[in-house]
Amino acid sequence: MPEVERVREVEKEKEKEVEKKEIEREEAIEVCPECGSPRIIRDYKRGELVCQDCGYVIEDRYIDAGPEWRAFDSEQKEKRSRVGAPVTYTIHDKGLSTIIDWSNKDFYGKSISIRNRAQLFRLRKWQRRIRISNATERNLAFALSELDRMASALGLPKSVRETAAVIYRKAIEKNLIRGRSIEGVVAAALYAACRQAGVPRTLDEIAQYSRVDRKEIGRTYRFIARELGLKLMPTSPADYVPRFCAALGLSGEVQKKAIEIIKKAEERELTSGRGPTGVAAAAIYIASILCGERRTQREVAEVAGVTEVTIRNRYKELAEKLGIEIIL
DNA sequence: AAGACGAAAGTGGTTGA
DNA sequence: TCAACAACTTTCGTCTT
Repeated sequence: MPEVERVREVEKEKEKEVEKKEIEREEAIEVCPECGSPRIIRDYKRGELVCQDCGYVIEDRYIDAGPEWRAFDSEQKEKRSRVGAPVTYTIHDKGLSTIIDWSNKDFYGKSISIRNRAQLFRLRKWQRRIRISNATERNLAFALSELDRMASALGLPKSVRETAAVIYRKAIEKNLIRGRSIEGVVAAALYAACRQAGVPRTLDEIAQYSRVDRKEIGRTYRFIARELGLKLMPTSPADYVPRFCAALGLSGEVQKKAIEIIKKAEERELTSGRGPTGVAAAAIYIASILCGERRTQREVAEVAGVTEVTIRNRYKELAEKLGIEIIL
């Protein structure tokens, strides 16, 4: 019945939840792309993600995004917590600021005397001024808010935004913005981040929510990708499949089939030189027919952002070369 | 009437001299 | 820098369901 007991209970519950989430996070790591083994370990010393079975290095610049939970004494061990929000690259000062709050209350909830209020007021004023002090910071703050706006409009996850923000910061460091519009670089960074994360958006989609046209974004993207040495493979059509299928309301079965078709096509070099969206659209079209969830060419073309003619060309090519019979 | 098909002409981007 | 070129789009008429 004492209050303290109940508080302890609640805290224990919370801790259990945290642990559960941690385990989930551990298990969420993919399988090895080389041998398919799910036994992947993190080599913290080298910062690598390594397959335990074949030794394949999946990611060589692995960064531990979790809080650093080294405990130096038993109290810390129990608490396992740190103060403040996690560091983020999507806020111009990396979210590190502690701000002086506007309520004129002190730590104990008592109101502050009139004389001290004046001082606090001045402190707040200067904090505001220092936070965004010069032109560079103002630009960065603007760029990052723009980035956030676009990412929200495109429905991109937080991880992609972080990546994009990191790319943008690198671009600034290397003085790549000079002579280019901030918006253009932001859009390009976002595009690059999407591709890196394997959730590609087309240039058209990005351009739709940006004030810069597609051509400009493409140019800027190529430029910064070259200058920053971003290793970006050409996009696989398979990366588009989940999103297009979802937009068409197709089942997982169709998705699987479509990806299967794309894999076969890639083996026979049917995808090189072709627009990935077109190939993805054709594969989905075929898969939808094979699985009895037929969508019209028009519908598929709509979500994939290509024309029906392209789908026709691609799907005839695929059907012929892969020997897939289509009964209508 | 809607969807699928194919031909023909036009467009934007890459490549090689 | 320019022409050649392949992929892709637009447009339109015809055929199928």
